[in-house]
Amino acid sequence: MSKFDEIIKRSGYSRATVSRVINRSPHVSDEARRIITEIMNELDYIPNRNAVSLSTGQTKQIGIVTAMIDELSLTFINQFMDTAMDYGFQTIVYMSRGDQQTEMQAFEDLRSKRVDGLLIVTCVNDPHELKSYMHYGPIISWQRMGNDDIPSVAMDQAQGYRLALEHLVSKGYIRIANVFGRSGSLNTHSRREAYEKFMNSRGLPVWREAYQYSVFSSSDGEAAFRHMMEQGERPQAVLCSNDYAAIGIMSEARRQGIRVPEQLAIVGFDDTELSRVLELTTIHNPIAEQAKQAFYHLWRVLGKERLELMPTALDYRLIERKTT
Amino acid sequence: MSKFDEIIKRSGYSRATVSRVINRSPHVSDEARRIITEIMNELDYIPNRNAVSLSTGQTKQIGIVTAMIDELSLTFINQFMDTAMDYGFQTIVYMSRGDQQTEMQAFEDLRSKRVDGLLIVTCVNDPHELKSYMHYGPIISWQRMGNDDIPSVAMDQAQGYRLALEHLVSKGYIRIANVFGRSGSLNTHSRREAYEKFMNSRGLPVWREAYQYSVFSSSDGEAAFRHMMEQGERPQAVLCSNDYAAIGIMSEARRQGIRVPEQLAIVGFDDTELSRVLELTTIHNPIAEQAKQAFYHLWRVLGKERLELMPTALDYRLIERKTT
DNA sequence: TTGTACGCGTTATCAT
DNA sequence: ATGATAACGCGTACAA
Repeated sequence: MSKFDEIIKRSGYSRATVSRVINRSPHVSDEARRIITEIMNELDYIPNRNAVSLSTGQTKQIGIVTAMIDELSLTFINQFMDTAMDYGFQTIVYMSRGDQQTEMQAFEDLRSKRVDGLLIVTCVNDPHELKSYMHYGPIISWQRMGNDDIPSVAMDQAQGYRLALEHLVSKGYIRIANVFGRSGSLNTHSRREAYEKFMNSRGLPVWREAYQYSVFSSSDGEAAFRHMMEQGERPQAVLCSNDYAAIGIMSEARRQGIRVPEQLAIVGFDDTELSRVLELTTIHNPIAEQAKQAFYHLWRVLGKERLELMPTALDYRLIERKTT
Repeated sequence: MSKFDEIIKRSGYSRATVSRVINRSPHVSDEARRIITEIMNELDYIPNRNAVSLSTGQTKQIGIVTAMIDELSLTFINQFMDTAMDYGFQTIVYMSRGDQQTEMQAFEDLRSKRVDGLLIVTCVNDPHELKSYMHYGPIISWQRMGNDDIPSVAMDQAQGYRLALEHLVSKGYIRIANVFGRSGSLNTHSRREAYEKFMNSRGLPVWREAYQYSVFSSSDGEAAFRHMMEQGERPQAVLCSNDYAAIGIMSEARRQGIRVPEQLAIVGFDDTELSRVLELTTIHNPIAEQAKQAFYHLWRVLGKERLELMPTALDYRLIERKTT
């Protein structure tokens, strides 16, 4: 006999009334509540979540899919967790470590009703394959994925990029080297386009030869800068796709005796903790706000509210520090 | 009607036979298997895990409790995940971010049968309170917790510490400064004791004035070294409780123009990736092996096999590089 | 406010 | 090899 039945038996009340007490329904007499609560405590009772989930069809649990947890994704994840908790949802992390099969576990768990919804922070499986899983429950992604089959809270990074360009040009930096991330990514495409359009609109030369790709970490940044130095024509400024790359460039430049910002301006992206410490000019990326929106998206869908992709009212912001 | 029932209806077979096919029981005719499998595919069927768990009383899921995920814990977690997967167990991460209530979620999930067992990587709740949760399922910890109420796969760090001391003294370094982590921790106690006993056994002076505590990160290491320099008598060697601290000390020493290892020897602890890159002499910590043992512990208990704390046959190893 | 009766989706124990 | 039937632990219309 389960503890639940034991409570029913000892209290003399029915299954429904016991259930009401457990779920804090107001339609219970004080006496019933008192008696049943007491027995619950005696028995060290706690509901079996599998049974609850089976019965209600909900787990109140949201899975977070990510390959790794670094500083940037952590900002996002933390805010998401807090928001989810505010709404009574648990979060569990599916850390794939870049392994496709491990990652699929999360999606299969959505399918088999282990989680109510999924937040994709990083994803290594093909978005097109994943698309079909949206059928089993709401999925939201941080970054845009492929053909937008899966909705995301991503913002167009071109907006932030233009801010940086505006800033650099207004300060007189014309020969700007662009340092990108993944060469085929939507963000890179968007940034590159923003740069070219901007330069054209100002009648300034577009410096395609200086494009560099796959610069993610600070050591990538160091290598990238060394590469620049070997190319003859030096940039007046470097615009990076993330703060780490910028930090690598900054330290390598200084190591080579180049003064920042007098001889070289550097602009990062994201406004991470580290950029603050190292006084790097950067673009503030409203990550926390995006995380909130990500949860709201899932929540609305779970609540069966009709929902179109919400209007993103978030903005990038230039943070001027000591590298420009 | 559930898909399960739909399969029963369409195939004409019974509930039991369908279940057998799902669970790959050999006691099914080929024909039955073929027919039922086909219908399962048509229906895009997948078992509801809540129902399965409710029925079997097992989730085949293990929770990993941790405050944060850094390089060191990641080594441990990765190996644990791989091992668990080999044995057919899923793992999910409960990232508490240092919040007690958030962390309790994991323990309550053990209690409410959401996970079969728990691995504690980092823990912010009182071990004494947590002890009672062992009643609901197996719990294993990486580090030792309090009075060993909760079993752990931790090794006595004194063993590794002695290795380092032996090495330093054999190289002629006598005036050794000890840099510890949390002052009240079992590890710190064990290290300090190892140091004092070792020095006494060699008839060498014990240098208590040079003890430093709460040195965790590389910036802590920098500060610690600056502090040493202000104290007059300089150490010949510094022995650290982790590689990061050692790296901080190394960089600060070099910044001050002190040559390593000629004027100052430095030994780290853990043998992290970074220590390899920076050529730091350190103690290899068999973390991956500990992770395996952690899983085996849970697995044996879950399998109802009788189990005493397994004999730890793991060993520390000195890795000599360029800082001694 | 309380109780009855059924459903949630699956496994497991018997028989046959 | 297959099939009834009973768990598993709980929520919830609906009725009282």
